[in-house]
Amino acid sequence: MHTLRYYEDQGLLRPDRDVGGRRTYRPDDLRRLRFVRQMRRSGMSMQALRRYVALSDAGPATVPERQQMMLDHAARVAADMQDLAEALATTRHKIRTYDGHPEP
Amino acid sequence: MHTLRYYEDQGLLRPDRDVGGRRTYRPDDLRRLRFVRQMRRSGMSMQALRRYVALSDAGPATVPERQQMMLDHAARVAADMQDLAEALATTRHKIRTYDGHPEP
DNA sequence: GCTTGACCTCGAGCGCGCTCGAGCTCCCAG
DNA sequence: CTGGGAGCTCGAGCGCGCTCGAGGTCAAGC
Repeated sequence: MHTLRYYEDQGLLRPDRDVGGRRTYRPDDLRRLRFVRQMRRSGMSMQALRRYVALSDAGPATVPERQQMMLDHAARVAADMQDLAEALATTRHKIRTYDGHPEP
Repeated sequence: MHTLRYYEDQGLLRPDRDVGGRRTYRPDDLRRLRFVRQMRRSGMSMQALRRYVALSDAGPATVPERQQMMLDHAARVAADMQDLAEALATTRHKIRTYDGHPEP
């Protein structure tokens, strides 16, 4: 709940309000939220996400920049996956060798 | 440099000192450092890393716990890779469709 | 002997992304 | 009509992992 409000503060979401001022998350909001979460999980910064969402809200003229952002992000994610893969190999090596004591 | 000292503070490294009190990183230290960096990059917390290194320094009796830690970490890393893979798919989808404007 | 510059210690500060709590408001069940 | 519980706002606070700077020390080159 607090996080949802925080995201809204940050301009990432803009749920409607009901008569009593309470937020109502429509399917679109939920989709956007899922996207935001996914980008966050994959290491996109709030700053970048704010920019991206702002561009999205600004209309089709911003497509090229958004596309560039996605390209950049894809590259970073791919690199991160590489890192993870290597770490996984190391980790599994340690597991396999029952951890060769002296050095970690 | 500052980070190396920080890691040392945290008990992750213990380089020798020369006569003048300056740190000298031996091959073992460098190997440990590389390991630490790899674990950090793959999302292991400083806390966990401190524990792991302490166990390593405590001798072979701690192998089972270290092994368990590596198993846990491997699982988390695998899950993270899954997340990244999904995010990459989403991202590439956005790139491919030239970003279907309205919703981000 | 003297300068110079790298490295030392220690404590404070920072950027990020939430997370929390106090105090208020509003709807709705009974 | 009333009481209670969920949601609201706003500002402050937190945990993590560094990152920085001031001020001191020491070895090496001139």
